[in-house]
Amino acid sequence: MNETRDRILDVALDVLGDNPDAGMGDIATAAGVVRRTVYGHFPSRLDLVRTLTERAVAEMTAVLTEANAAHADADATWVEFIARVWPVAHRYRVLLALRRGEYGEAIHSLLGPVDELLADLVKRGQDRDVFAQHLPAGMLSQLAYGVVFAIADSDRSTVPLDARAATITSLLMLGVPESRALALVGDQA
Amino acid sequence: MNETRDRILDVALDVLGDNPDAGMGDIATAAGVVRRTVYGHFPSRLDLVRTLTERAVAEMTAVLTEANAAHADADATWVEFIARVWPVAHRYRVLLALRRGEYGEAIHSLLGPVDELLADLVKRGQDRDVFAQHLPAGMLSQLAYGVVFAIADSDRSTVPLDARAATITSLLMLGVPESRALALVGDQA
DNA sequence: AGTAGGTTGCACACCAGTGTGCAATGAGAA
DNA sequence: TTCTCATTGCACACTGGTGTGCAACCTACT
Repeated sequence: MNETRDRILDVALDVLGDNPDAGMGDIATAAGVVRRTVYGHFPSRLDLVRTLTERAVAEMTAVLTEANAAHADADATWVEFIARVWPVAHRYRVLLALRRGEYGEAIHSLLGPVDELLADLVKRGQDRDVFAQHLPAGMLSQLAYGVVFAIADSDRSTVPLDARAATITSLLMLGVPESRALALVGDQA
Repeated sequence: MNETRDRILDVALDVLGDNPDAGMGDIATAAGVVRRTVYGHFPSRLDLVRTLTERAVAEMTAVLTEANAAHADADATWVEFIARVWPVAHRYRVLLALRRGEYGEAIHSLLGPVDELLADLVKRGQDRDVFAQHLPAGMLSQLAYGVVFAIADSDRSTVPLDARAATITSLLMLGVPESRALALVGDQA
């Protein structure tokens, strides 16, 4: 019975990923269902987006706490995190675009916990001089994983290749020296 | 006679900067004019956006060629460029948001020349081992100045402070070592 | 006074998307 | 077979934005 609902959610992620401005009709059609049916499961577009966001938050916090538990050094943890979060970021790339505009506030509030975890990680790295301190932890973490999302977003074909590039780039902007960054990603390639 | 037109353009930059989804009506009101008048100067919303973009391109290419002419090293040129382009990026921050969505294609095509200049600069840096080579020049340049715009965008009050942070961050992700980056921005602070 | 041009204030047509109501259908479970 | 429930196919109301047409207006300049 949840079968249709799940399919709608999956397809919505796809469709919105290609075009964040796609309407309920487009999503319905792509899911092989009528628009009215979508409204049967999600009373409003906002409900759909919110559900999608909740999914993303759940997956990302899971990944993030996992990565946090495993390692000691902040930079290694970051690498671990990006590696695991990459497919997720790619799937939910739509949220990057949707964060601005109508649903921005709703999404932002749901993403709050993730942002905090991320900021904590960066802060930890800054405190131990693993990460640079030219920006406050909150902003730096936003930019760093914003870049990861941006690369995941720009990538519409070559998935596995650019995860490495995304990791390196984010490490660099966190202030990790290039040599160290290369060593870190080389470790687990 | 162009007075009204110019005011509309200036105000549009403001209004759209705050809310990229603002309508012609909002812009008109903010400019102290009636919606109909705006359509008198710009037959369509696209015309308005295009004009705005053309302005931005003109200013940015001017700044970029200036910076290119002045220095020899790619990283120093980059610093020079960011310093000069910062106020411009802040003014035209709306284009970052508008680049996705309806007018994306139009904006992107107009921005082409700027992208090329930027990519050339990064390429030059990569060829001389000043910049990292983990990403192709085209993409790296996009990300680096994307970050600058992102910081300019997130900044809604403290203007002069974060230009420095933006420069450092972009240098880092270009692969410039932190010590060198700090020296470069220290030079001209 | 007369004229030209930018501006105004409507009204209008139009479009795309959202969300709702309701009866009909169809397939699977009791 | 009968009951149930998701799905369907319309029709509908509503919203918010775009772009146009046109007469009136006001101001500056001649």
